[in-house]
Amino acid sequence: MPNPFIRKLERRFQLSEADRQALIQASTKVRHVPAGEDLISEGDVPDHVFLIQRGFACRYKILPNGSRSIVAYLVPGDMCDLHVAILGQMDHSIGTLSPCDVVAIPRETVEDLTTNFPTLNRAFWWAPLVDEATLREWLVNMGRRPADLQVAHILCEVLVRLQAVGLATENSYDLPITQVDLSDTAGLSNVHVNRVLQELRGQGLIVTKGRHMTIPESSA
Amino acid sequence: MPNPFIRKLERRFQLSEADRQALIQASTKVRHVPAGEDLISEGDVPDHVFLIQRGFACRYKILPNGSRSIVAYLVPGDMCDLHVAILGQMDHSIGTLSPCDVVAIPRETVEDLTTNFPTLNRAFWWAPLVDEATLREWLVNMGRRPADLQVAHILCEVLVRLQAVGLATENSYDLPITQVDLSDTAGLSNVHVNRVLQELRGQGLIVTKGRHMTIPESSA
DNA sequence: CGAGCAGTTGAGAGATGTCAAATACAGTGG
DNA sequence: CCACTGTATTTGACATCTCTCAACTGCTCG
Repeated sequence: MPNPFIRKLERRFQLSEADRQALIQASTKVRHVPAGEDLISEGDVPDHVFLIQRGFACRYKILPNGSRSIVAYLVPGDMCDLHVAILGQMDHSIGTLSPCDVVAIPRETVEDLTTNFPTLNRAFWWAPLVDEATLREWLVNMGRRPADLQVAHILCEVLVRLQAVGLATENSYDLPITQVDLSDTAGLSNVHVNRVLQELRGQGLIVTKGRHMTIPESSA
Repeated sequence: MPNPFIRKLERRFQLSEADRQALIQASTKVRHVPAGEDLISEGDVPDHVFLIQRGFACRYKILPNGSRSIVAYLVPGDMCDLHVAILGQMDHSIGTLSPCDVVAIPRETVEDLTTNFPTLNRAFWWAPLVDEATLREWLVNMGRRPADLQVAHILCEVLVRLQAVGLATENSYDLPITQVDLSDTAGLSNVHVNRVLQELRGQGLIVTKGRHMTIPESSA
């Protein structure tokens, strides 16, 4: 399977063979990380960027009262902290939600890529802008939609994002996260998320078989 | 009063006199905009960036059911859409919440500034990263805090941001927006926001006199 | 003075949270 | 292969937060 990051970029940018080779060379050192581990913690000043190759990770914050708020998903092909250097330290943590394969690319390598490969440079600036747009969408979702639509929206977004890297069929994918993760994402209680999922299942809007999620209507 | 944008940047970057002059020259053409007008609409491909000099504006989206979700405030010194060009079209609208003084800087001017003034270039990439961090903070706020803390958080954030541009005292500022605006920000009903504000007033956490907001504890 | 918008109040409905327990499931060691 | 353990999911009952609707007040501006 091709590198999901390359696959994602190629949907939008015309990569040269040299671009591709440079990216592949930069992502040779894959690390396995079990679920529930932090890749980066709030306050860190990371000296490399992470590229998710397999599995789900997330950006999150822990509140004083102990509850967790997930503010973004990182799925295969997503890169994190490209530009933290400009901001200083991390304002949030990044942790795995499922077992992940992760590539850590040293900062110098990133700088090398942005300097010598103009298309990659553009791509590296583009990605966080997409992240930001997603963040806005989540904010709308959380603020102004009832729980059922909100959860449905998240599930659909994941479908589209996984399709972009070839990890979903036309209407289904593997969702390797728990209902608790989902509830920390939606800002709902896990109990309520459970009931919403049952409701969605009851309406035939989603079909789940273990960790496999199917969204029949999505093809319509 | 100095340009609030310059003031904001100088808190973090060492601007040369040339930097300052370039910014001032770029911001001569001020436009007055009444409250409730769109500066940019969703779907636009703007050919200039806006710089807010006075007043409050916001990024927002309208949902199919007609409700509005405010996903960011733009206060004096804030710049919008620096990098939309990379993303394509706007995924949201920008509108005024109060009467505003706005500077529209043509894209070529921006490119000129980023090319010829390295410090400004860095600053222009820094600003949207701060916006993104704020967005994450809002998401946490909305997802995992009860209504009273949520509203309090918003009010405190505005204090800090206005202080950064010299538009607030140590614990007070003018808040030129309505309770409806606040509720579209917090994802609450206007009625509930009203009650929360009364509650905060009752506890002495905020003191309002017309549009003037004082947060006594903030000095503590 | 009147119109219109912002703010306020009350009552009742509905959505979501909390708590506590029961069930299903997956991985582990015997 | 099976019991065992810990986690994930599900269920029920109840509390509470927040919303909706509708009316009323007060302020600002023409």
